[in-house]
Amino acid sequence: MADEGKPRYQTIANLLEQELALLEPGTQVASEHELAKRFGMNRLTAKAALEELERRYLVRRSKGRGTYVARRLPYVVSPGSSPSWSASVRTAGGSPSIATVSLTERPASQAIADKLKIDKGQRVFVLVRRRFIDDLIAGCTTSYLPGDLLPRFRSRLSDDASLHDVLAEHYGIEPVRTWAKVELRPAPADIAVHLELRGAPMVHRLSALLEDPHAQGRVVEYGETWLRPDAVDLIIEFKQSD
Amino acid sequence: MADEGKPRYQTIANLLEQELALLEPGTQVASEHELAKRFGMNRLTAKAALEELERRYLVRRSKGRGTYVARRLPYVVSPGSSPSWSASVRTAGGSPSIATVSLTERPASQAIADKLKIDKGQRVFVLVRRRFIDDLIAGCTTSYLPGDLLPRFRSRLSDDASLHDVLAEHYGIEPVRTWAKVELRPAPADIAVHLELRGAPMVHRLSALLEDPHAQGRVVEYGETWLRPDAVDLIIEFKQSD
DNA sequence: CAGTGGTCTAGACCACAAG
DNA sequence: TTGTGGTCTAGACCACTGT
Repeated sequence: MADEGKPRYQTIANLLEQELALLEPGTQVASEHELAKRFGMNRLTAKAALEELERRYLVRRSKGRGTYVARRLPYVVSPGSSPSWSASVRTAGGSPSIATVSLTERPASQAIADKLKIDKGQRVFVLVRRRFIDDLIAGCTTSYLPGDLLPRFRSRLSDDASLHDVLAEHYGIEPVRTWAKVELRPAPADIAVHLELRGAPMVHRLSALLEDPHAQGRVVEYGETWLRPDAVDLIIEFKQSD
Repeated sequence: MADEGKPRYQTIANLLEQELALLEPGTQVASEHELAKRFGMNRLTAKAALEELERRYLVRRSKGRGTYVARRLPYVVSPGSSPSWSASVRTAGGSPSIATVSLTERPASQAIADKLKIDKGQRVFVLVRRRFIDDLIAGCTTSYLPGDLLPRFRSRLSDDASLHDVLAEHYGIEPVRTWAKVELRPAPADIAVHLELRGAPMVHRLSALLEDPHAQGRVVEYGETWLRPDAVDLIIEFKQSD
């Protein structure tokens, strides 16, 4: 392994990484105390090894619960790619779920109006949702949608529905991502809480516009999504033409 | 500050973050020992505070040297954006530099030939360079360029030259980014060494194709770049049309 | 050489989650 | 109540960097 000159905790982390590869995602990993006993070392050294695995996005840890094998699913964002979270996650082999935090209706601010190509003051739905993979929190989204496009939206959107499905079934809208911007940023305090992150680690910030190709350039949604990089392997790809 | 219930090292980190904001990038920060003395706490707690700042990309630390105020410069990647590292860094207010690690010439593998739209076995230049911001390592790139487009390339490329400048001055080529793919990945061991990273933290992996709009779709360069996320705030943006 | 961060030990108390 | 990880202390030795 060429782990000769390396620190103890790195060697242990490499060893554990091999062992982890054989386990199912979600399996509980040996605790700090167990590791310390197993390798005859101090608990802080065992902790350092587990933290190393956390930095590699191979495990997730939480206080009182333990350390578990993580799964990092690819999530591709490209012009024209399907904007559906559920579909993307399922394609990658995970089981997606969504929970609506809030749905409100309000007049558009200038900034939101610009994004949605509507007039300031027109009614917009503001939808906040949390996204899960295998029942683990993976991200959260604030969506802005033009009210006039979506009559009876509130009654048609159930708490755990895919927005994409609701748009397709009830409104015949098959939106496509026409603009996106991605950045790795320190999580704002409130987002860190939403995503169950301690401290202020880095989080993907994805802003995107969805348009319906059949609706003469109407913007269907402007969304701001925060994604945990340990849950989602965000891949952004674009071509200039075609 | 609402730092009431928070751990000591977080409170200290928040306090230091405010102090850091007043300092020039590159300034040395108080050492672990100094911090421990100043706040009457253990060195490990001081260390935890500095590591928290490192996680926030606000400082860079290295063994034997110390802890220094970091600067994270925005680096925008979008279709048609200038592919020049030097220009991008300068625009963001940093001083860019480049060091060539190696320049070799070899027949194209199938994979590289596909990218460059040439035949397998045709001669390609393979150029490995390291990129710096304010003399701090920020990334490294392996570039593949078709040999037939670049006669006398070796003598025209100096060690510290901007590839973009050489292409423009000597070959009249003004290439544009036509395809790009970005992902946050664990740094492979050799890349981690190149980028002076300890452990195996996450690194941006940017693959891109450059084409010259005046040269009938000839691919000028295929590049694979690894970027330190603490040095570069990578922003990817695309629109579907125009 | 002196100063830096990197690692490690042997303790301790705590908050949190789950049964 | 038990076990988990989170925090903190008081030491120690080491490797690396600069002078």
